[in-house]
Amino acid sequence: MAQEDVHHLDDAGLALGLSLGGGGAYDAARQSTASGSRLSMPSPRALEPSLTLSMPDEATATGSGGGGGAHSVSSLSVAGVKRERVEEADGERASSTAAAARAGAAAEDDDDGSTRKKLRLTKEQSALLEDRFKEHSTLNPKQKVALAKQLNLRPRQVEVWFQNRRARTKLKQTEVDCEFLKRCCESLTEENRRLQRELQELRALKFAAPSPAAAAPPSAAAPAPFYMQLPAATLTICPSCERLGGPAAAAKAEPDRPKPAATHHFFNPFTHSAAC
DNA sequence: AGAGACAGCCACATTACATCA
DNA sequence: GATGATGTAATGTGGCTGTCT
Repeated sequence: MAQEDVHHLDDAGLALGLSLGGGGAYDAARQSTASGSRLSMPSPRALEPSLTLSMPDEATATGSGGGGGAHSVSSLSVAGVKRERVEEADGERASSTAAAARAGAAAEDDDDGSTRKKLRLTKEQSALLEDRFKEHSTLNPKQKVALAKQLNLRPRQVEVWFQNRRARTKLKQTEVDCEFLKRCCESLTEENRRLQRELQELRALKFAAPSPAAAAPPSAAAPAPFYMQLPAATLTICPSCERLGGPAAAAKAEPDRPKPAATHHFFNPFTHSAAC
């Protein structure tokens, strides 16, 4: 399928939802959210059951991420509280698995907490994260904790890195897709122009050499098929079934059937497929 | 079995900081 | 050194699924 050819991102299976009818039930459910434009990807939880435990401790965990730092601490929203809980759990896991984690990156934000310090990952950290991302664009909790330990980061930082990385990948793919669609549009426009010219030439030929039927009195002449009166752009030959597309053809094929708005055969020149 | 609460994860938008030209 | 652009870590928000009660 062209959809797969075009929209596959990488081995992680990220896909841009530009096509209609794609995706499974889970994606469909996710895409039906209020935002509408949200693009989705399969949830790792469908494959990896959560193994994390929430522990009510860790308010003392330092760092901009753990506890949300100066900003999220002040949050009174439900989601903010929720996130704080998540981070508390993360921080606790980090403290239980790697005491050195806080001595590492987290120890960098050792000021009064009034400003948000931004960690710059080292080349080694970035490289390892990239490697892991190439393997899987999502992490299960165990992998997250292990990777955080390996990188001397907090699990929350690893999680955030993966989130941001997925967003960057998606953005890049969107740009690629936009460029592709632009080229498709240009190609189609050019093809349309060519066909219009061709049609004009054929019409000129037809009138230059009138057929016997054309010479007959107008009253006796059989009316031209409806599709002959249509602009050329509305006529399409379906390469699969070799039938003429367009509303008239659809009406002729199934005269008793109610006519939906788009029953004609749509030929996609890029996929070389027809929706028959 | 169905409902509600909750935890965990996600996408997405945005902010804020670090770096570079 | 100041400044704007850019990259990206971090934060906030809302939605979904799975689990538990």
